[in-house]
Amino acid sequence: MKWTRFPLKTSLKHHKKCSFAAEIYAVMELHKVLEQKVKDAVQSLFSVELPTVEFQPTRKDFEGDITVVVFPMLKVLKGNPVAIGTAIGQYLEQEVAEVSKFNVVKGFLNLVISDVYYLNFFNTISSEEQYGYAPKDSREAVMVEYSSPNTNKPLHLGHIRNNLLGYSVAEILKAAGHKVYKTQIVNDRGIHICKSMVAWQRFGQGETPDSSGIKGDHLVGKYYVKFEEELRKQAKPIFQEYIKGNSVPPAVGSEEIHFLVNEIKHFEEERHTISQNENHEKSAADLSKIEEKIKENTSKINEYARNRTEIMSTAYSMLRQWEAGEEKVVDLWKTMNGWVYAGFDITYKNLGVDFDTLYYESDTYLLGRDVVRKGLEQGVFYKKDDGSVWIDLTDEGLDEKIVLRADGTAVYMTQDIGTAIQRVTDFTDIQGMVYTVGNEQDYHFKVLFLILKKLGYRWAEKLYHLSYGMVDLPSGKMKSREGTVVDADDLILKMEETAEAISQELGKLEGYNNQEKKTLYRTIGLGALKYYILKVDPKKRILFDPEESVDFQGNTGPFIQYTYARIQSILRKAALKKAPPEIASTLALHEKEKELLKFIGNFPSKIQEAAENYSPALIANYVYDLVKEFNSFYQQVSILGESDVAKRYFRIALSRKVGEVIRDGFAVLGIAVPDRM
RNA sequence: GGUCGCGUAGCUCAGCUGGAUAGAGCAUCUGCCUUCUAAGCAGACGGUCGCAGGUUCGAAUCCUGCCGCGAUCACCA
Repeated sequence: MKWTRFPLKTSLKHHKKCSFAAEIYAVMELHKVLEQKVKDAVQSLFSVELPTVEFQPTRKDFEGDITVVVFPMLKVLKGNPVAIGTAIGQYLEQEVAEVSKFNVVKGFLNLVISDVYYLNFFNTISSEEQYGYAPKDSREAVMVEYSSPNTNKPLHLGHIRNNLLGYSVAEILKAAGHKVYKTQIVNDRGIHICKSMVAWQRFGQGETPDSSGIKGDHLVGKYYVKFEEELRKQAKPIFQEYIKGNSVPPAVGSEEIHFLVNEIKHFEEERHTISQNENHEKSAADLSKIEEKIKENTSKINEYARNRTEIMSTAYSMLRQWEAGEEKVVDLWKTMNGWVYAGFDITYKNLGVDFDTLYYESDTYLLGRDVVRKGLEQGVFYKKDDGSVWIDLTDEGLDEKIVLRADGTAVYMTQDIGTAIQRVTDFTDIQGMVYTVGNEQDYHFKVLFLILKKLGYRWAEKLYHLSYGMVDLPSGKMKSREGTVVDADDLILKMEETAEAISQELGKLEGYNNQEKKTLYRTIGLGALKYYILKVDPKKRILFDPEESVDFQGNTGPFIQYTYARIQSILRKAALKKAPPEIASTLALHEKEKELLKFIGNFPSKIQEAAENYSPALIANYVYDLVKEFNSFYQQVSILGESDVAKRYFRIALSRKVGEVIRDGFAVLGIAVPDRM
């Protein structure tokens, strides 16, 4: 047996080294019971009616389980907070069975709740199968959209965050009682897939996933990169001509190019002047602004150059052929998309996410136009002179937004309007939708939801954009064009390998066969990754450093999984010992046991809270706190070694319940828990 | 420039529908493996909660202004 210390981390580079029924709401119910009692107390002591009572958990440094804040009462009740608190405390201690003691600190009335209350609570929930989850399908149906990838390249770390968030929120909503449909809209048409198709035709020499042994999505991605390489090659000379000020005929937009080039010259002069200037503080800020503008103009010019290349126009003509339904192109499109789907399926399976229904953009991109026409009649939209259709949202503090082009073709917004309506038509019980999409589309969804409301759809009131921040690398944004992406499949593999390395180092898996070990490494590796991503507030951007990266110690997935495994170990051993069939309600609770019961009591309301806030992070942090408390209990209190059978049995049962809450809490995060590790 | 989001310990984050002395993990340092798995436990160190005002019994939390970072302001998706 080794007692080695080593950093439990994974690194891409150095990884080798290293019930809804009232009684379930125990605590909530405690609030309710106490709230009425406190009101009664105030009524009988001061003849005043309290509108509300404010509770909070008692801080660790004071004795007590729940605290009544006296200050707010001062609005309806004049007097000294300490005196009022004391009077209420005395009343509660006398009149309320659950309150066994009290103390008052400043305006805080700390109440000690009797052990009997907690034991009774435990007895009511101990045998429940899925304590904390609301009854299945007891609340309205919701559709959750997530993933929605392009079909021209494999999934990357950004998609992983999207997938984990979307899946988890869907599971949380389910646990909170909603019926949930998980879906994605597969972005299977458009210029991006044509790029891969063109490059494959040109450079692929008939290569397939089978012939090359490359996973389908990666193979298609390879040709997307090839396309970009060729494009860059072709665009370079054109760009250089532009920047020199030469127009390359026939250059559509040559006036703008000319303008941009002149502006750059102007900026460069300005830069020169400023750098001569003495006032350094001010000039630094000015300089960076100028640099930014030069960069902006340069990239605009480059965009013109890219659109002037032969390979780009080939891609566009392919897109037109696809839209015209030309058989050869459509066949190739089907074939290559098929490769990508096969690849995605593997990644989704590895990630542990799934979908109930799929939408394809090739089916939906024409939707929405009829609705726009109807909305035009209703006066929601208006037509401009050129025939394009718009909505005016200036009253709402937003802009005007186009919803239909002059030629009658759909834009992104049109599709989304149409798709939303289509979904409600397909699944008539849907009362709301959640869109898991990055925060760069905040504005789009704000407008979309507003439009749907204006069109008068009732379900439009319950649309939610689950917006999340980017996953950035230390080098900046991930760009597939520049090849600076963290590939999803790679990352999953690296996480498994790290889990494997650590497991082997610790060597606790005697008796496991290779298959069992492999499954375990995946469980742990993915647990680390998923927890790492889900524990942070979705709104915040994540900085992912592939070289530093994901811990396996401390506030991590594996730490929590480890605690679960320990509990299972206890239960396996306990099965061999005789235990009494019932828990004595006269038991004196250990402080740690009481703390654990309080945590367990909060689980159902945590689920609800997480659902209301669409926040897996709340669950992650809750489970972490529970686990910390359990480990402290585990360290301080002997479970199997306890000689008093009643106590021992209770501790085993309590541990089992904690294990179940960990399991069910992690389940809504999409994280599995192992029996051993 | 307009709009939206973010800013808490050296680093990564909780706490934000106002409540007691602002909490964790990582990193650094101390202890604890002949007793239920040390991926653990106990402890030390570490903070002008971006800045300045305001609201009140009380502000990390609410309001206003400013600063910094990011996103967005396409007849792209």
